[in-house]
Order: sequence, then C-alpha cells, then structure tokens
Amino acid sequence: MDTINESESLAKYAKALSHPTRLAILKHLENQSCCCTGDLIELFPLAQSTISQHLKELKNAGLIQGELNPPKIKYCINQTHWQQAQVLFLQFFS
Amino acid sequence: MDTINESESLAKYAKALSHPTRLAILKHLENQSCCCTGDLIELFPLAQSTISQHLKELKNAGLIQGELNPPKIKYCINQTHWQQAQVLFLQFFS
DNA sequence: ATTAACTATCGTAAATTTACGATGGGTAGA
DNA sequence: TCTACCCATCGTAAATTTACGATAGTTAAT
Repeated sequence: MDTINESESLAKYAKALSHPTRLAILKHLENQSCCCTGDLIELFPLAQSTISQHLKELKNAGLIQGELNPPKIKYCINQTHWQQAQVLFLQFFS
Repeated sequence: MDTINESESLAKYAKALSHPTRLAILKHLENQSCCCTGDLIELFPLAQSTISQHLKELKNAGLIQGELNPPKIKYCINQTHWQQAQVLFLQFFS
C-alpha cells in the first residue's frame, strides 16, 4: 500500500474511532467477541436507529462485520482490517 | 485517568487524525520537528485560512503547540500529549 | 509612525454527522 | 398465512465540519 492510500486508510479508521459510542461498541466487541444490535441498545441511552447507524459506519470503515444469526444479526470485529488499522496507527506514532 | 476520560480522550485524538490534511501536517511535523503556517501553505492546495483552521484543531486536540517566532509562528508536536495519544491507541488495539 | 510580512479570526456556504421516530424487510414459529 | 421479533433504512432536523475570501491583529524593520 502506497503512502497516499495508507494516509487515507488511516484517516478512515480514525474517523470511525472518533465517536465515544463507536469506541464503546468496539471495546464491547473486543470483550464479548461478538454481539447483536439488541445487546447494544441496552448498553447505551440511544435509539435503535442510532445504534444501527453507528454499526453501519463501523462496518463501512471495515472494522466490524455482521452475519445473519436469525432472528438476530451477529456483529464481530473484522480481524483483517482491525490488524491493518493497528499497524497503521503504530506506524504513525513510531 | 479513568475509563470514561480515556475514551473521550481517545475519541478526541482520533477526531484530530480523521482528516488526511491533518495527518499530513502531523507527518510533516514529525519529519521537520517544526514548521510554520507558511511552509504548509506551499505543501497543500488549500487556502491559508483553511490551513490555519486545521492547525487550530490540532492545537485544540493537544497534539501540537505553537510558539511565537516573529514574524512567524513555529508549530511543533506536543510530545506530552502525543505520547499520551500513542499509549491510548496502543491500549485500545492491545 | 508606517509599512511589510505572517497568521488568526470572522462571516458564510455546502457538505457531513448525529440523533430521532416511523416505516419496511426478513425470518421463525404459531 | 399470520404474527412477533429483530434490525436496517428512510425522512428529517440540528449541529458540526470543511472550505473559501475578506478582514483584523501582531511583530520587525524602515
């Protein structure tokens, strides 16, 4: 990956991490390994649609992935992109 | 620092890093150790006021500091907060 | 005192983000 | 098929972000 794309990727990951609720969701996923939207609704004083929106942004950034687990949807960390983000932040602060 | 403040601090730092221009400014400061606004204006295809605005956000986030070096203003990385950010990101991805 | 150089701030417009309620879509079981 | 449950998406409003040009402020030298 060239420098420009690295910079854009890093900015994209940073943006995903730039909201406390999204940080909390990710931290929860780190502990629980996975969870569904309903679990998060009980954790945060936010509307269901708002949680869903944050999940969508995390998914768009590539940091999480969701799979069907009827009638629920199971979200977990996308290890590939997670590790890529880790490397990029590490490099940046090196 | 308790968990809540750590989360807010991390979100604040992530927000500062969430724009490619600000990432580039920081990377430039890492290489040059310091620079002034004018140097950056030549590096980016952006208006002077826009650069100044990005510098202000980086300063508000605590990642850089500026000192008078008349007739210029010399910006450099705020090592204390920089290292704190580094630790917080490291912890987060641990 | 004036001027020149450098940079912050103001005012503003367009785009994006964040939040909500309401609606819609999909699946499992009755 | 119908219902209940879970969740995404739509529509929307308020707040924030990003960009610009224009203006104001600060310092050094004339």
